[in-house]
Amino acid sequence: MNRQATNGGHADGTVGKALDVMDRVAAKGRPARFAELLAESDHPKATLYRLLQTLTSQGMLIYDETRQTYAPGLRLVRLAHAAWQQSSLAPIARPFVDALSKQVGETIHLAQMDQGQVLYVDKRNARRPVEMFSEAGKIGPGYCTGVGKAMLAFLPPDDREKAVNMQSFFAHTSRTLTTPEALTQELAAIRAAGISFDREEHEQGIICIAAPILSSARRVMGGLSITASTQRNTLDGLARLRPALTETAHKIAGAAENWQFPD
Amino acid sequence: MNRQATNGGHADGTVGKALDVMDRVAAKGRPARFAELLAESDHPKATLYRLLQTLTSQGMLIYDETRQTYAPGLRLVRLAHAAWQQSSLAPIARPFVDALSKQVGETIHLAQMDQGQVLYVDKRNARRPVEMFSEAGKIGPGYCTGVGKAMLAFLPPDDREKAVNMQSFFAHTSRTLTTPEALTQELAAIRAAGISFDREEHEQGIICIAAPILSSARRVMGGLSITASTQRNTLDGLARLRPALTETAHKIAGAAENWQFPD
DNA sequence: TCAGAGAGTTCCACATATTGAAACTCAATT
DNA sequence: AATTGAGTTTCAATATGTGGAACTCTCTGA
Repeated sequence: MNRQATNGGHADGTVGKALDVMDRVAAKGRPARFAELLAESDHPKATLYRLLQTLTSQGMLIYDETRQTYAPGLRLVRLAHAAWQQSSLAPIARPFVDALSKQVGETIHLAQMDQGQVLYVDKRNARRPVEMFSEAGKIGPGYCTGVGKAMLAFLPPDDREKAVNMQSFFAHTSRTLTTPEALTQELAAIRAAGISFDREEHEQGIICIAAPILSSARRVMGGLSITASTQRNTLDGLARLRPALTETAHKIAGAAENWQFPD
Repeated sequence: MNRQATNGGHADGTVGKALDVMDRVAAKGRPARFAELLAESDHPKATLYRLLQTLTSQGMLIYDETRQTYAPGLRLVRLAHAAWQQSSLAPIARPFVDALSKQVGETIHLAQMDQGQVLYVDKRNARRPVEMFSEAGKIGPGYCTGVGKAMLAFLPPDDREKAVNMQSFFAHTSRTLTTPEALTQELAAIRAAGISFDREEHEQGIICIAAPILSSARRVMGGLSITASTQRNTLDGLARLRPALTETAHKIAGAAENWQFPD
């Protein structure tokens, strides 16, 4: 057997299998029955059964006896709190994101790359107060969002190619880029421009301008975007926010690089 | 070997051990070195090493090569999003919590029990906008918080006793209850009153009134609290909010029981 | 009322993944 | 050059996990 180095694919060891199952349950988006999971899984009945039992006994899953369904457990929420605090840009970026939010008055997203997808780690909404986990922790596609493209564009060539091929292209709107070639070309343009736009590629009527957050060594640390609806703003209007956006991105990068956990 | 039935203690199987390690890393609250973890762990060097490798390759941990430290990984944030949405009361309770927040204008906490501790799943802050994960996902002690005591009080006797003995009593303030006996007595009083108070037991100057969220079968689903500082309010003042608090708790319970995931 | 189907659970001989003492590498000290 | 300590690798022993098959329920329909 081989042992995956950087993950991306799946399953090394029992732990890997168990976590695969976790992912599957989480991905369902609602409590799942044993049979459902069995159908999608390539594990034999008994194996899957035992994995579910183990995960449940560990609090990683919650089993609803009356409905006979499995759902992700609260232990995850606990663990994620630590992850968000320690490993995401959000805590460090907060003051800068706050400031940007106040300044531009539009919706702000702070995101990081996770397995070729966009993982939103923080958000400021123009109107309603922050929407907790329902936004932080949410994932989005890499190929048709502003932050996604901004981050992909500045990945090292190999990683970028790998990530591009990991995308599962779907035409959310008529403007969505739906081929690796189109995306690759767009990414080159973004690299040249230093900034990316979402021209209603993900959702009709939603546009955004996004910038990568790059370390001094030009490593992609995350992405930052300003989103608006076509009713309230235009691409040109967003383009005018570019200085504020990139400046904030730089500040975040600087803060993140200098950050050391207090001894 | 035995196989733990309901968790609470630890480690069944390899998966259990791996998750133990996860917990340890998360608990450190900052990136941890191998040696640190080794010192605290009762696994031999090589074993711990492999577990860390597996977890890292799975994205459950992030390894910082230059500093040689492990931290919880972003994969957790993703999984937790699903957990929070599906298994916590927060999404269902949101409208009610919003309404209560608007009505009373003080800080609101929505919490659930997790391994004898209080896990905050949502929060509304009177002044500043919500503080994201830094609050949702945070854990607190069960024996000296309003929500903690409210939930403990209404647990079935056996579970309650177990939970009481799971508390690691520490005198945060001069008013903290520091013995199982004192707590048990307080819980009886709370059960009689139907409501609990935190009389600066956890933090000097912070008081709160809390109610359990009970299913129609009287199972504890969670807890809801209104918090204030002694500068802004008094216990009597909070006591006047009791109707609003309990009514909201009832509404949440009702909504949660009727909730079905759409087919 | 009873056969049949489907979901969930248990069993156990077998195979593999996990174990951990010990040996090793690679700095940083002394 | 010798020493120490952190981190990494090896490998035989074996504890753990595997999965086909058999079993138990609980429905469903004749």
